[in-house]
Amino acid sequence: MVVTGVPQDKKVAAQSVASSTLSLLRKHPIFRDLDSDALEQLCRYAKHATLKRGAAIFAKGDPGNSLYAVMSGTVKISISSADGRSAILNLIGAGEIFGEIAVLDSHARTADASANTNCEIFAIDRRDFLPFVRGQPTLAMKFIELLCMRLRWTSDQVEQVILQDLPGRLASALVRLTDKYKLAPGGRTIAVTQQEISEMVGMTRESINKQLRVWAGRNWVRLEHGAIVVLDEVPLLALAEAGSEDEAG
Amino acid sequence: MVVTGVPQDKKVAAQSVASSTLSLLRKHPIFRDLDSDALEQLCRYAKHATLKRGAAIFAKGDPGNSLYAVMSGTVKISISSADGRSAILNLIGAGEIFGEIAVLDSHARTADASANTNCEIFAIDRRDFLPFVRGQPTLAMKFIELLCMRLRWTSDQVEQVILQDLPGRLASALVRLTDKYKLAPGGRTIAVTQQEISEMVGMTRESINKQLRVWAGRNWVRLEHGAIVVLDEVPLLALAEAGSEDEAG
DNA sequence: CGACGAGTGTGAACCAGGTCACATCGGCCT
DNA sequence: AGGCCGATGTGACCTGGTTCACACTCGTCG
Repeated sequence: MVVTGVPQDKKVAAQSVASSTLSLLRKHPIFRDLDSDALEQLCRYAKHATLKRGAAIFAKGDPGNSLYAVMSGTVKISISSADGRSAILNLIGAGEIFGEIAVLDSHARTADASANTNCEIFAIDRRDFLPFVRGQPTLAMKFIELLCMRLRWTSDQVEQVILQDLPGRLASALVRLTDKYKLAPGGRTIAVTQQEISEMVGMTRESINKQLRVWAGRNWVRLEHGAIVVLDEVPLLALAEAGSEDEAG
Repeated sequence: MVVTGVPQDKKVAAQSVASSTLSLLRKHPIFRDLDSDALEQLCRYAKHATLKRGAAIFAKGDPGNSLYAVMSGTVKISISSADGRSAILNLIGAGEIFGEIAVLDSHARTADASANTNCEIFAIDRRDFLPFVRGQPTLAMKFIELLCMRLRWTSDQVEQVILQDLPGRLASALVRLTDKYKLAPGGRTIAVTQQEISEMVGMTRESINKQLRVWAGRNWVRLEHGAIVVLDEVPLLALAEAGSEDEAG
């Protein structure tokens, strides 16, 4: 539906944008092995955009015309049903790319994407990108690896959702998020609201809150406003591993 | 764990095996565009095996050393939890390939695979296969498409499981299966037990049975032993589309 | 043929998690 | 300093789906 898309009107110094794009690409695992010429060409394709929290980037069913990379902020990949319930499939942070599936196979988008916080992204058009990939076989192999990673993440989700109960799923989600937001060890703070977590694990905010409070009582986590601090990863890992486990303690 | 693997001891006329492998590969969307030389080389890599129903092919966590293709029968891709519950992620039929993820990214298998019926498969070792792919850029692009397809299938599953209730999920599963087992129109017979379906949608056999009976009463489906015949796809499609829907009828 | 095992059909009791309906808290904006 | 609004905390009730415990019906194999 509404593709807020990438506004073209930014007259910001093209030079600085291009160079920051370049340095982002250089750091990205997918692109960093490309030679400088190729990278610079890619940068010329990149269109830059700044989005306000909540802005739609694309919607499920849209034709997938662009590949995106996040420069700052986070982007939410989600789906929603007719009756308003929605589920978050993934959060994409700075330095990561998203929207690759529809670009690579030229079919419709499989989910919605929107700005989860204010953020800067850039977009590369499929018409520029696909020929570029075809000319760079090692890049194609990198994309194969990326897709495999995504597939692992997604089938992991299926596994969680089908086989685990609330504590197990919540623990898995927390572990996954601490891995992702990997910070200094000892005080891992995950900047996510309980509402968001509930949508990631597919359960209600209320249930999540109750479980989190239990764990807070055991000093496994500390709850802050808009964030969760994992104090003791060990029991959470145990819960996440077990197919579904008791809460005896 | 137990990798029944590909027994080497078959002394069956290598010639006929090789030629049937070749003709299978030629029909497969992934391989059919390769030139004859490449295909023949691939066939030389292929190791042939015959498996009895229930035989394990690989297990979650194993190193993924082979890519497989099914020549006849069906292979079940599933996961199971510590407490015995298990979920079927996919059924792979004749002409399809499986086990590509671990081969392509050289990590552990993400799920178990076993023979769902007696079947014939062949295996290609990663050490033969990966260099081969790297030398065939168009093949790499084909694999990108395959992985995208898998990703679509899998995230579809996540969506179903999180957003839909029993009728919705069951309807989706039936629709997906009729698409897959695509037969002559009008009397689509899906050769799956209710137990299997229940494991695909992540609910109990009992619940599935009750729902199916309701639909049988409305002549949407007919139940047979070890099979379900879809008589009227329309209402099922409607249920599958809706995020989750009432059963008023 | 007869019996055994896999698949199917069904009801009663139970329970994890959802729903609803609030109270509270913190941060920010004016 | 006051007023929102988004986020958190919590209880009472409801319910879809599980669990358990069966009877039944096919096929098929000795």
